[in-house]
Amino acid sequence: MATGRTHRPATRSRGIPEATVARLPLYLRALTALSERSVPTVSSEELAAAAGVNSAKLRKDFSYLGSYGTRGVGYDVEYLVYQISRELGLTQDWPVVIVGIGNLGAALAGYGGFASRGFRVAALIDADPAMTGKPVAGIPVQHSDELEKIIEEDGVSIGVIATPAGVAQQVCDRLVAAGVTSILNFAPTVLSVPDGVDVRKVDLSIELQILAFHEQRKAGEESNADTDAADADTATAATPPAPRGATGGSRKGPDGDVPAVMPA
Amino acid sequence: MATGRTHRPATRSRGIPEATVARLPLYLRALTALSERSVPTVSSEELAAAAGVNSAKLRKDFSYLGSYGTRGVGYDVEYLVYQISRELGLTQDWPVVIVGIGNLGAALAGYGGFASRGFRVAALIDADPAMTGKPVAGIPVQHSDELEKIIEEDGVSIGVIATPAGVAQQVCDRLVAAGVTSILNFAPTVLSVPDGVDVRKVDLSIELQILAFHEQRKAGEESNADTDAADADTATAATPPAPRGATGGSRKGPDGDVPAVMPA
DNA sequence: CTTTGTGAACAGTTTCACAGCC
DNA sequence: GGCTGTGAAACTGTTCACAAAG
Repeated sequence: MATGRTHRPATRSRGIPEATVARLPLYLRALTALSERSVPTVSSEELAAAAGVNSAKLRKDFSYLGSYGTRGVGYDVEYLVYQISRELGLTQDWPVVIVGIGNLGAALAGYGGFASRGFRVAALIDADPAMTGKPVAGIPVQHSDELEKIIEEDGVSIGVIATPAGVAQQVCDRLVAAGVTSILNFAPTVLSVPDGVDVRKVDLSIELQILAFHEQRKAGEESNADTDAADADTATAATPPAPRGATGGSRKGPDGDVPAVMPA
Repeated sequence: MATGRTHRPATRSRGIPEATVARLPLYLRALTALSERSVPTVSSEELAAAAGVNSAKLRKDFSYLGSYGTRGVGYDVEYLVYQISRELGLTQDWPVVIVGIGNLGAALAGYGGFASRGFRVAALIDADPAMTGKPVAGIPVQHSDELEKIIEEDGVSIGVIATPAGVAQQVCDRLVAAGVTSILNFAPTVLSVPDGVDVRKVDLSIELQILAFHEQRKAGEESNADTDAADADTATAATPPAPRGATGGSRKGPDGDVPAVMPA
């Protein structure tokens, strides 16, 4: 296999790096704020500061879209807003369905940022018959029996899953079968989807766990300025001192106290 | 301050790559499920499938933690659960405050995954006096005047911001001043914080915009393998600054006036 | 002068493929 | 035989630094 990959001409025609795509919405937000204040132009430095990135990165990102700046001057705010909106596909309105109208689903339905930028809540769907017809954020909840019909009639291609984890996969399957090709998943589960369907996930507890990791590290550091106790307990690769809980049978942690990571 | 945040690379001591840290919670979740089903061991292949990653990546990730597997056999589930929990700092309970008890804050307060994995809601805080004392998810809301006191007394180091964007930065400043060093931000704003404070953000509209980008691309591809359809140009080097996109109507502009043209 | 746009160096991440151990 | 652990290769993303443009 010489250069394995290369079935797809992905590199050729339209290669905007994923990392750049993920930052475009950030730039767009900063630009929109400037636009509202009628600021006509910005430099990469200013805009970068507003978006929380560094200016070299921003310029590089913009260079993938084309040459939209003016040397010695900066970027035209309105023009950039338009270009980025177009690149992100926000010049059209995307109908979105939200499935699972619990606390979270209701919060999402009422979220302003939704309607404000290219998205429209086409329907709220819940499996509980008691919810049917009840208005949430001004939109009446529909029963999940209607799911396929709604998606087809409205041409919905983006679905938001805010159900309990246990039913997320089946909801996902139904959405995909009905024609949805992009899913935003709030349920704490790994969804499996066919090729060609995009899934992004938002998981509160994962985010908190990542923060806890860094938090713990800070706590450990502060007591030990910078000596940093190299081998406190983490065996660097190649060293086999992994305590390895009592050889064969025991699957307990090495230090007495056994974890018991709670079952829900 | 603008340039304040000096990117914090891996804290130069115990080098677990950030990308690996971000996946540990995923592995932990899959392992916890196996543990509940009393599965004693898993191979990297099985666990990877359950976590939605490939097995080489998983093995590489685990290799940063130490040598916790057994060749020819796999990984001991309980032992790994313990090791990862410890690595993430979940063997202790982290008190968390949620600021901004609107729709979203209430949803977060009631989110089960919170309490279930190493985190404890220490307080719900809102600036609206009408909310004070009202129980949300069984916890009485406290007024934001109490913020500093609560953080100090409970030793809270993680804060969740679920306020409107307009007040997020000041809430953030108060949290940090009171001792919080990790923040999970749900407000659609870039927060600036001093060095040593971690911020993670969750932004619904950014996620949707990223999906829209890919969705648009799919739509363009299906009719035209060549892409580039109505698209102006993606000229690489020198592109004549004659943008003038502005096809009809298009979308809303913050204020009517839309696709500006570059100034001469 | 000021500021963009970008090659080239660097850094981080993923994948490959196989040696080493069970 | 089966499976982990890991160097090395391939890839993706970031930063540097400067020539080119206004």
